[in-house]
This record gives sequence, structure tokens and C-alpha cells, in this order.
Amino acid sequence: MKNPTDIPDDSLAPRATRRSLPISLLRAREAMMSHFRPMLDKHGVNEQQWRVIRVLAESGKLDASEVAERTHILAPSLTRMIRAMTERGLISKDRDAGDGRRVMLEIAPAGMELLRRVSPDSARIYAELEQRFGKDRIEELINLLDALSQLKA
Amino acid sequence: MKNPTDIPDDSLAPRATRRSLPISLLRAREAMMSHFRPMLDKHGVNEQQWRVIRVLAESGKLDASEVAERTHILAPSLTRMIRAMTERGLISKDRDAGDGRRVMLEIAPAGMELLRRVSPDSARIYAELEQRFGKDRIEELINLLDALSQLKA
DNA sequence: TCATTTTCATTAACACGTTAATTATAAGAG
DNA sequence: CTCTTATAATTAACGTGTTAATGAAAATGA
Repeated sequence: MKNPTDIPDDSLAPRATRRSLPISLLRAREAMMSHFRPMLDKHGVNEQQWRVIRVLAESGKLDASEVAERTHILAPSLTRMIRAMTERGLISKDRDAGDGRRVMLEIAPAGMELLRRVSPDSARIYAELEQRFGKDRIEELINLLDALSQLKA
Repeated sequence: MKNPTDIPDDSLAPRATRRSLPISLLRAREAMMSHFRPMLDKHGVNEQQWRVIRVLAESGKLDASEVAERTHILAPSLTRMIRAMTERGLISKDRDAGDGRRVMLEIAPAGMELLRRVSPDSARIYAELEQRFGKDRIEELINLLDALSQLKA
């Protein structure tokens, strides 16, 4: 019979990194993006810019705070991205008439064109992942993730 | 009865951002870290440094590539972190005797001390999350995430 | 052995993440 | 109507993420 003292004292050892939720989330996100990133790169956008394009395509004109919230991009990052994306003609920016603090963003012609080019590739990759992983398991996973997100501090 | 033409043409609209797996993963990770980040900040480390400390505490001396892989930190980031962390005495660095290319990393006294200080707080936060979300659901979630990670490109 | 290729780490360059400070405008209190 | 407070966006500063290029050492192979 095994002597209990043979068990190493791991009172100072944090949870094994292999079974840690934050790390599993990080790893899963990396794995997901490894599918999409090369395609986005081919089209000359990064992940964050693609999120901005999608949100504006989905909801029309929005103020910067709303875009930041929906894309999960922090305001300082978004400010930098707005500069780059307006210069490329992907989005347009103008101040809100009613509230001078607000910056309104809208998808611009080059952004629409990008959307048309990227969407089919994106949909194809997502569909393949759905097919390989199972649509039901993805649904289940998203449900768990969204429930977890409710627990934010 | 609803006319089918009332349904807007969304052939160009990517999956709603609310039901996109990459975004759900991002949001869930943000939510998780919102619990840990203030605590880590209080102890003067960031999330990435804490991962390095944990991996070295868990596995002893490792070469930089191994640490990069286990912490999911890219080599260039790790190089920068090694400089900062050795200066703070959190880790030690020396070249491998057998292979002159390899850099061996090991937890140092200040790193052990940090581990002792942070671990209880970390464990407490994790336990609270387990209690609120359910240990079984966390297990289920980690299983799904790890299965998803297998599908990397 | 020597040239080639491969591997590990670093550097470089640029973008985003993060927090704090700042500016400009709006909203609210008196 | 002013003073104060709150909000939106920007700027600043620094660290990490990411890719490409470079340097150094080891492995390969003619």
C-alpha cells in the first residue's frame, strides 16, 4: 500500500496548466485562429479589422464605443485602427451631429468590397470546422462559453 | 403568414458576432481574466509572467522553447520577458552545456516567493469560479475546448 | 572534413492590449 | 447660468502578439 507521504506536497503548485480553464481558452482560441488567420492575411486584414468590418456590416452606423464593445477591442486600440482603416477607405468616420463627443463609424465602399471577398472564405472555413467538430458540439460549447462570460467581475 | 421575401438577404453577412465561436472564446477569456487580473496586478505580475512562473514551478528547469510552447507565449515575447524576469530575480537563465543554442530557464528565489504569495489567491479565485459555475460544467467545458484545440491547422 | 541545412534564440518592425492621463463635450446641481 | 461632474475619445507609455529576418550552434551529408 502506498504511503501517503509519497504524495508530493503540491500545496504551492497551482492547477496543472493542462487543466486550467484560462489556458484551455487561450489554446482553443489559438487553434481557431490558426484556421482563419492565413485566409484573412491573404485578404490583407487582420482579425481585429475583420471584426470591425463585420460589426459595421451587421448593424450599420455605430458610434465608436458601441463598436469597441461589440468587437471586444479597447478604445485606445480602436482609435488607432480607425485611423488606419479610414485611410484605406474601409470605413468612414464623422462626428455625431447631436453629441459632439461621439464618433460615428460606418462601413465604406472598400470595406463592402472586402466583405464581399472575405465572407465566402470565412463561411467556408467555419462550415468545415462545423462539419469536423459537429454543429451540436459547437452549439453546446458556445452555450457554455456564453454562460461563463456572464460571470465577469 | 410571413412572406419569404421579408427575410433580408444576408448572403454577405457573416455569422452574427454573438454566435461566433472565435468571439465567444475571446469574450469568455476576457471574463475569466477579469477575475484574475486585479489579483495578479496586486502582486506585481501580469498574466504571461504568471504562466511562466507556474510552468517552471511545475516542471523544473526547461529550455526556452519548451516554456514557450507550454505557456503559449511566442518566442520573441518570451525573449523580452526573460530579460525582465531575470532582472527581477524571478527566474534564472543559462546556456545549456550540451547544446549551445538552448537557453535553460529555472525558477529563482524571488519567483518561488512570488509563487508562495500568489498561489493561495489564485486557488481561491479558481475555487470560487468552480463553485459558481459548477465543477462538472467546467470539466465539460475544458473537455470541449481541448477537443477543439486538436483541430488546429 | 566541409558545405549545406536545420534548429534555437534573438532582433526588428509594427499592431494590438492595457492602464493612466488628457481633452472636449454633455449633463446635472445649485 | 455657471460650476461641477460625468462621459467619449484620444494620447501616452509600455508590454505582448505576430511575422520576417538575422545570428549562432548543431545536425546532416556528400
